[in-house]
Amino acid sequence: MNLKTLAEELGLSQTTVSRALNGYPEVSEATRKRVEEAARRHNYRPNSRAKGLATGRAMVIGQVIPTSVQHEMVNPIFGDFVAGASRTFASYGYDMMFTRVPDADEGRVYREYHARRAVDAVILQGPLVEDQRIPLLNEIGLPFIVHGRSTGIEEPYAWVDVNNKRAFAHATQFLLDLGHRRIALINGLEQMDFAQRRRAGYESALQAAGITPDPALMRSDEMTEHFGHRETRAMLRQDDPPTAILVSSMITALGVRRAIEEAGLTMGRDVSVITHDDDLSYLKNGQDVPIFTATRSSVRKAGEVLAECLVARISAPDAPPQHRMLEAELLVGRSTGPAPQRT
Amino acid sequence: MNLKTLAEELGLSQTTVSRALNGYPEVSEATRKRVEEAARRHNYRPNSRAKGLATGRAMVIGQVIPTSVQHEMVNPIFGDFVAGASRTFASYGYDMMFTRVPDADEGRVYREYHARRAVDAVILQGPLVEDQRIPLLNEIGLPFIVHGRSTGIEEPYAWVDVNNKRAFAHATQFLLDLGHRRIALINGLEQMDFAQRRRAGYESALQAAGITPDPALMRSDEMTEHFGHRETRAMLRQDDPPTAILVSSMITALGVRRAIEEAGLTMGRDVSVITHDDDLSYLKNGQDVPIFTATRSSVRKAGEVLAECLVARISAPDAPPQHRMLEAELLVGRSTGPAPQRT
DNA sequence: TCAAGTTTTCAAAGCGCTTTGGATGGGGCG
DNA sequence: CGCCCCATCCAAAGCGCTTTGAAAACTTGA
Repeated sequence: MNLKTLAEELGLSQTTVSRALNGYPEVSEATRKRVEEAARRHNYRPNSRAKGLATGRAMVIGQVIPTSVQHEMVNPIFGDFVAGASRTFASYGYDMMFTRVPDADEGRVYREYHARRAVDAVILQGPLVEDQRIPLLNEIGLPFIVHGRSTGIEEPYAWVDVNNKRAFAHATQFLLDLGHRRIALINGLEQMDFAQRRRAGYESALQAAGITPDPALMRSDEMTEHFGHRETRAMLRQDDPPTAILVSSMITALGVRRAIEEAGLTMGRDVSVITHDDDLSYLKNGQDVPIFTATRSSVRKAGEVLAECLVARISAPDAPPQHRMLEAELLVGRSTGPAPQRT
Repeated sequence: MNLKTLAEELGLSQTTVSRALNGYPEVSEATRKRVEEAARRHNYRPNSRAKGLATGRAMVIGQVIPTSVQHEMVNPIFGDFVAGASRTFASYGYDMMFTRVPDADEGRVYREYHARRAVDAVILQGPLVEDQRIPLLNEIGLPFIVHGRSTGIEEPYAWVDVNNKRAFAHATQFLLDLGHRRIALINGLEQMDFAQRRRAGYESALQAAGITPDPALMRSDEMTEHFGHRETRAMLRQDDPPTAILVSSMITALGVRRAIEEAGLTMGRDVSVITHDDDLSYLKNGQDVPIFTATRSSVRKAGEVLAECLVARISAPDAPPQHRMLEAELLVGRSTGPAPQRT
């Protein structure tokens, strides 16, 4: 069923039927009702591509699947983020489209997206420090929004980000208040912008308390369970081991906990742990009482907010790029406690 | 830059340029070279929607984001699966499109996909027992392939699945060989087809060994870390606790391990654990030696295979639906050992 | 009753591509 | 030399929609 046959069946012109369906005023209420009824009866939906061709809008948002720089690791937040964004986009009639390519080809994909007019805008995930994709997208002229920010990029761009610095400063302060002085940081890869900001928050809180950050207590790598386990084990064997650990992801925190327990210690008593928690649907931080004390910020929510911003950006491309800062809440669970007394 | 201007610039007709670019034979090699060179110089790419409209093919694969029935949980395998599938699809020129809707609306989405001609085919994730989406898609006439299978659906459909039954029978047999007799199963939701098959494998191996499956040792729910922890703790407190546990997901297995260690027991010595491992990129089962003994089957690989099958299906829609069975390998790690002697 | 104004409807162009059904020109062959 | 054939290339139709500019139908007021 297409417009033409629908119009013929109704004894109307395509023009009128199209207008009736798209809510234009120059069609009487009576015929609009009649048209809508017929459209429903035949389960008519305008052909996406024909509509897109005629309107010049794809009604599609593009996204390159975020894989980590080193091991092609798919970012575990991907699913939940998309779930959040997709709902909002759907409510505006947008579909989401994905492509996965080796990192080096990402620019090519954007150029192609634009040349093919395949998407109206794109979402940029996992920004690095001085991420060159941002100037590239600005140059291409493809509307976009960044999930995160990029330190060192001066030109304007739209973004939605969690206040990572404040969250980690807050978490560090919380540990300091509990009397901890040896606080470790198990962070994501240093080139990731969020990792920089979290470290900045951590260091600034330490320094404000008169503590010089100790490089021996700071680790960064791909945020796997194994990484958390490996580094925690190593640090607990040091001469002056940490009494508290700040972790950048729940998955890594699971490894941290494992190493703590393997060492015969108790999390929350011998070693305190605070993790960042993206509130992933399949990795809930406990049911009632949270297991981990955490800086929590729902990545699904971030997806919703970001989608909202991007839709606004598409409809007003010449307005200055907007941004939204999301605050993480500090959720006190059972993984933190007063610093143990030195023996 | 579009076909028309490109053709004008070359002093050729649109026909010739189009044919040159699409590899048709009725154009001389000389002009083809000239056209290709010009296209490259102008970074010309045919407009997706115009091309789709003209050819009648969308070159897009649709997928409804799999969320669990109960808590809107996004399936953690989603990211890796898509990463695998996307690569293959991209090599054939297909894009992937996603929509997330409440479960009840999934049928509506498929009808709409088809009516709008938005996609050429869809991927069905997380099939249930007697999954009604299969007859629905067959009725609509939208080509599709199932990631998994659906017991009780007699009509033909294409699928790619892991041999879950054999994998779990194998794992159970391995535990039996180690002398275990009290073997528990911590499984996914019963309505999921894969959960049924895994249980069937588990039960058949037990029965072959003359053991009657004990309902007190079988649990099923959403596969979260919390679930693994909760049920393991409960079972270990039973009168006749299991000496081995079969788990349906790595994430759940992390919870199982936590409960074992909390109980003051050692995994692999006091309680053996075998988990199914989808080989998720962010949840590696150890680096060198696997932590968990596991039935491993890469879901990313499954995505690649499935994409290949779906592309074949699209190009030969009238051929009988094909399927591919993937075998999981049993990977022996440190989480299994001989059954402890009864005291 | 008729001109002017207002609604309502329509024909046709256009979006950018593919593809059908020629047209054109050069080469081979008798 | 004339004919046919093949290799090239092209004009135009068509994919299904939106939208412009105009026509038809209906109201209104004098």
